Amino acid sequence: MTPTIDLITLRKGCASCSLQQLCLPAGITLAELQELEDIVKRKRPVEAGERLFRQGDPMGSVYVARDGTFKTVLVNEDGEEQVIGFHLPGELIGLDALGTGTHRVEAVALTRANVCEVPFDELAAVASHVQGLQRQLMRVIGQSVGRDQDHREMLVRRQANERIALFLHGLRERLRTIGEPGDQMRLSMSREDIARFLGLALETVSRGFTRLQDDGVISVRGRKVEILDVAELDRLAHGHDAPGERSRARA
Amino acid sequence: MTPTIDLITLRKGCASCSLQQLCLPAGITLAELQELEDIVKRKRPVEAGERLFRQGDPMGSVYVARDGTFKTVLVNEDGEEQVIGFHLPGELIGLDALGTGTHRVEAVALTRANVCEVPFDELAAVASHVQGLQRQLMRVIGQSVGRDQDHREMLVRRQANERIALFLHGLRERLRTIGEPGDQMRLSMSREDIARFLGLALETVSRGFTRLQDDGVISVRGRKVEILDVAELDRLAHGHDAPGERSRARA
DNA sequence: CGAGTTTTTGAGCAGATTCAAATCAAGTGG
DNA sequence: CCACTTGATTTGAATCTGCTCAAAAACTCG
Repeated sequence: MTPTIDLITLRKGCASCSLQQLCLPAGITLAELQELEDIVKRKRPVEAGERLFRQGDPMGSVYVARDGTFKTVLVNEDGEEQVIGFHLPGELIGLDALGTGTHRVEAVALTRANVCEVPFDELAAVASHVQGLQRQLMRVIGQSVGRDQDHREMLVRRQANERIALFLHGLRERLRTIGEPGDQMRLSMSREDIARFLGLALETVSRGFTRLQDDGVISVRGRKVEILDVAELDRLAHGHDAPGERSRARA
Repeated sequence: MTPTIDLITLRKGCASCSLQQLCLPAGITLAELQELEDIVKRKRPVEAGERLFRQGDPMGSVYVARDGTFKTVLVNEDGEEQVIGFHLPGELIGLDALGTGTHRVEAVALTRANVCEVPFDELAAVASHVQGLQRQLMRVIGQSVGRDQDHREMLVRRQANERIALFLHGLRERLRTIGEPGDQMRLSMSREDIARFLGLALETVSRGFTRLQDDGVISVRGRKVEILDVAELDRLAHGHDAPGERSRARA
């Protein structure tokens, strides 16, 4: 539509961000973009292990990673941590405080990452008179709710193998959405994180990966995972058990 | 603050609704309330089993039950239904379509119920120029996200008994929030619904109830449940197993 | 009251957890 | 460059929780 945006704003703003199509600015006009642009802060890179916010912090901003991934975790009274979600570049972080005004979870960087920070008050203010942004904000919130539901769907699956397949499948989808090759990836989260995300024991996750590899669906070496048979992964993810058919054993 | 509202608007509008404090209108002025009032529709009672919307329906409205309860379910490709949530009076229904513009779930009445319907476009329009409503809308959405997370927290608990205790505990809280006596209730959902909500087998739920009764925590008779020992229920819900200490068997 | 549904109870089995140990990957310092 | 440390991942064996199938008991409502 406006092919010269990149030339107009050379500085590394929203307009030049590769995530533009996914992120807040999607679907708003150039003039509106400028307004958003003015309230977005960019901070120095966050190191792995650093937190964007902690449980109980008052809601200040929402964040979007330009690169790098995060996990959000909920530490319960016993000190165990439950992993609520993983956040790839372009996926909003920090919406968890919307309800109470206080963060229910904390956001931890899994890798070094660059993030954009958007003070929520200002965002809401701009959104209230920029139609497109308001709608887009709703949409992004909705997507986040959608991911929550996907997560739940994972947890409700009885079989550990199903959950694991679903996890990998979902990750692949999301990687592809942000333009990464979804079939070869280096996981940024540990087996333990995955386990705590899926509600399984760490060892069960490990066994599940091994099983998938034995069945020829994926190839694993530590955190490097390659998806060899997407169709099969998809099937497994939806609860169709894998009987011998893949190991060429007739019965 | 404005003690005469009820007298001013005698008709059964938002102002006279007992749910006012929980519902959309919370925290907006009388004048603003009027604007909201104008777009709220009230329909004839919905019978048990009827649906407010189905999966795939375009997002039209959000709903709030004035009385009666609903469940939202997600029917997957295999025809199994997963229960996503239960909705008590005052709790918003229909937000699931925010992300895609299409309902991901369907909302089924568990009992006869009276609902208020609010066309979403109009709501958004009003919200965009009524500060208080905009904020309240965000808050309500946030609460809904919060409940989602609570649900997840339930599913991630390994022990069936924990999940069941957490379910009862949460229900009690919510009943009390809407001014019901939370300690004696008549469940509006079947054991099967609960099972599909908790990701357990129906029989496991039944056994769990029985177990809680044997331990003196609750009393169950079909769908009538009485909570006898809140503190203990609370403990159980948070993963503290109940060793013999309650059955007076010393060891 | 009786038919149908819902809930409870029982027995056996399969899958996931736990505990424990082995292996592997990556650094560190000599 | 190698021996050694540390942390992560995989593998093994035993146990136990929750599922399945099946049947009995209780509740609901014409």
